[in-house]
Amino acid sequence: MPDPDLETSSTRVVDDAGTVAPPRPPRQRNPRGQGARLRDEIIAGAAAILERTGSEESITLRAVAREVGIAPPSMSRCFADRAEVIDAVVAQELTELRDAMVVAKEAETDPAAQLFAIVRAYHAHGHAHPNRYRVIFERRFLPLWEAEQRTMDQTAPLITETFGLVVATIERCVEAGISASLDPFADATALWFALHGLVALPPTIPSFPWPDADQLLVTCVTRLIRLTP
Amino acid sequence: MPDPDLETSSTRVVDDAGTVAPPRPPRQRNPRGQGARLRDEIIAGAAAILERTGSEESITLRAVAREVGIAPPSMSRCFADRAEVIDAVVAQELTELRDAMVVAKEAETDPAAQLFAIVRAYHAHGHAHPNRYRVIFERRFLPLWEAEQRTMDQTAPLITETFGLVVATIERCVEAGISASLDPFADATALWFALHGLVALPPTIPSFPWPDADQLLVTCVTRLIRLTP
DNA sequence: TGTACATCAGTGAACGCGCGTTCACTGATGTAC
DNA sequence: TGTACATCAGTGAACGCGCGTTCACTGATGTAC
Repeated sequence: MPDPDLETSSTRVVDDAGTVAPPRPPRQRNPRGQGARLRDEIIAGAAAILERTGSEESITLRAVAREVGIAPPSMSRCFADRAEVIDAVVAQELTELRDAMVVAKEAETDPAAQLFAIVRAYHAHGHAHPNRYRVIFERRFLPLWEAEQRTMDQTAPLITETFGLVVATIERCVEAGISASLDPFADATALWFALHGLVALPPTIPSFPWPDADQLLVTCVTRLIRLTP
Repeated sequence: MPDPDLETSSTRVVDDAGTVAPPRPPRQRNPRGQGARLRDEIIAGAAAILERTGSEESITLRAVAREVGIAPPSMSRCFADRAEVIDAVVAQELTELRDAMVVAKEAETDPAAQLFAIVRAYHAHGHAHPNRYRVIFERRFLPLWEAEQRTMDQTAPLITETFGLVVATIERCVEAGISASLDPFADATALWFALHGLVALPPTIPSFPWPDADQLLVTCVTRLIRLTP
């Protein structure tokens, strides 16, 4: 019986839709001293699998190795296990989300416009990449093992920093007299909750008659942050 | 080499924490004509696994069979595949959530009290069973295959019915003059989004300094439904 | 009342698969002398 | 300038495991005659 591992990056590969993908050109190895580049290739490959299949569980070490075009054991050079790969994807996605929000804020000067820009950037990012969004904010762990604690240590600062961006903008709105918020931190939390629902629920229940997303977004920001009209 | 399937319900089983569980008494079969009871046992077993492990992917046919105390092939008597088992768990959880909300509403008469009771029941249910909540509202499917369409056909009516409960209560608040909502459906949606975030985000990011949940809940309801103080 | 048979609620062993992981290896590129 | 050696970026084959699924079966319970 032939070993199934005989499949290499240059053989024909059947993708998830059942169609036959063209044989990928055999990947050329990184130059000497640049072995760390493989790490980025692996993260990109894992993110691509996630975007395509929509399920975190399909990010297996072997699947990512196939995606990148390397042999399975080569994964262990950069990542100790599957969880580390997913951690890296989460960190990257979270960084992209934060950057999008920072860029959106800096494009405006008026505090209210900045707040709407940040919120719209969050929604747009999650709406455009629902599967990537989910890997950030829907990872499931009830028993907090070490591995999950490590994930938190890595992502918590990024989340806190990004959230701080929102709180600071709300505080500017209060100072400018256009928000009646008495507790910007709590109100930012409430807004985050509503935004999370706006991003996460519609893709999960596509048959529901969802109202217009941007109108809901404006409603939530205006009411939860108590913006004066 | 001995076949690993030799493990039966009466052998010692190592659980997810690595400790040795006591041998379960061999399950006695259902009486003649009551073979359909197995279906409920399977759903309960799958829900138990979900609650314990926190991950939907650990609901495998073999794992559920072990949990229930039957042989793996016996699963196919009641369910065609893994997805059907999870569908059944979702339907059951959703039914329980709806029932909790209905009971909470009927315990009150004042429309505002009813609204808060419904919302608190939703939050309490999700907070008490975060893993069960997730299997309802965080199932992931981007490519809508037939299997997922079947799931939607089954759950959509339940969701619509439960959501209608909220909308109707908001309409009663408007009629009673205590809500200034101009669009109860859209406002109920916004409230659902905020509630979903309140239930789903804190367990995912436990290290974040979340404000008090009930206070946030009151804030969201009051502002999003435009309750007059 | 006895007995043959049908039905029902499942078993037990085996299969092929993809997975994570091991182990020894390979072949190109730089470096010491 | 030539050559031996070390390092680096990975391979290739094999393993044991849990999974879903198959196939023929078993043994208790009802039913027909």
